[in-house]
Amino acid sequence: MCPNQLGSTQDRILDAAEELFVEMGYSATSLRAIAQLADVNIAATNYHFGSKEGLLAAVINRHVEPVNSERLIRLSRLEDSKCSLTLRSLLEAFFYPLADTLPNSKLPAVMGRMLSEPESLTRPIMAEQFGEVSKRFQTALERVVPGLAKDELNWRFHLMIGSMIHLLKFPNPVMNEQPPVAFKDAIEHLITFATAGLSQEQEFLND
Amino acid sequence: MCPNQLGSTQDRILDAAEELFVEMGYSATSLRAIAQLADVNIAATNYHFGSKEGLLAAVINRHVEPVNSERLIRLSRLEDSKCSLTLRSLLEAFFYPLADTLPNSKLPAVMGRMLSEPESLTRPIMAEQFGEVSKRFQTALERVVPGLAKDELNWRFHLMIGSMIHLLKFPNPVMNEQPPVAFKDAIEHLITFATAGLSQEQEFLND
DNA sequence: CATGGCTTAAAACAATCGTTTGAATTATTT
DNA sequence: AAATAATTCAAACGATTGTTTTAAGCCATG
Repeated sequence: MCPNQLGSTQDRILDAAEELFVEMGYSATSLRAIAQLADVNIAATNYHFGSKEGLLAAVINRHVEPVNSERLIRLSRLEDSKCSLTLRSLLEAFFYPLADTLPNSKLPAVMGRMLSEPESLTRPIMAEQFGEVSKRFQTALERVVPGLAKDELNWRFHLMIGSMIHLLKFPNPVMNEQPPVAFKDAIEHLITFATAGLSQEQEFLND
Repeated sequence: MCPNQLGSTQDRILDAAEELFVEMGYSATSLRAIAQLADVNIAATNYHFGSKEGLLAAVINRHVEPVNSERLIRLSRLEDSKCSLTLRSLLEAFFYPLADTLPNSKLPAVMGRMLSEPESLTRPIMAEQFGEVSKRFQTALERVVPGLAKDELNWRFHLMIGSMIHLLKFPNPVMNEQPPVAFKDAIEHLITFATAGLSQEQEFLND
């Protein structure tokens, strides 16, 4: 509604950009709309971020970097611990950092939208951010679900990521529910759901 | 590569549109690029579909309508059958219609991209198409998973839809895998994964 | 052949796009 | 205070956007 006047110019641009990106998508959002919402000059975006794509990368990285750092920290902590690694603790290390932000954080919506943009747009940015994380967690997963063929594990991990992305975009299972659920609750359900899906015995597949 | 010259003007436009929508997204695709790929005049799109949004709706409905019709047919068949309804058979009625198309169908990619577009764009189109399907399947689900609280069921259904959308966009669990997996195989894994997640006892949630 | 309705054609519409320029302003350093 | 760097500004750049217009082509039925 009223323009955001707090914070530095760069932060105001980032805040406005992520708000409009979430609502309309990257391509449908104009730099002029961002500049107007942020109450900055139209040239400020290119000055501070080089291009619209540079702004997109900044919007993504501002949220992804701390989350993925925290993921790696928690994974290392788990691996160094004397307790044996469990599937649930591994999934917690992967998912809790998504919820460990301010309660009204825009992180879920931003990441959900960014992970829904066409690959051609976000591929280079995401590849750099998620390379180490997905590699280390996938090998840890193999250790914790030993009875599973490797490509079967790949399938289930793939499906779990789908649930995660969907939850980022829609934290409420019932649309437009009021009040909106806390994102931590959503993550709890995701972990429960994924634990069941991932740990299922391979031969025992029919109901 | 070379422009599509087969079929009517409308079909050529639809084919070109869905190809570009999948690759670049709706907003980043121009009507001129569509017209060029379809080898039709720039004015043909507005003549046949009224507007770019009308074209979007046509692209969506061409795939969604037959899938959702088939879903309802299969559900009715299940409900009329003497055999007792099982979770797996219900999920099969829901998911198999996605895979029951030509093996090289663009349906998964198109639906995956459309379900990833910003809601503000597709909401009115999708709401009309999915209203009856989601209602009838959700009530059927309640009968088949009787031990589950209703909002717990909503959560798990929600997470399953996320896995489905992700699979539509990326049928291969490992990116760029060659040859690409048959979409039927992907659906099998989805059903297995979702059956485990949905049928899990409510109290027994820790690993 | 002529008529009328559907379809295609080229061209232009106003609007908006991302980006750049160069001067004005502010902040920082010497 | 003077000089240098960093930032903001209004204005414009050329290109592209979805859409409309108007005329030409097509192809059936009279």
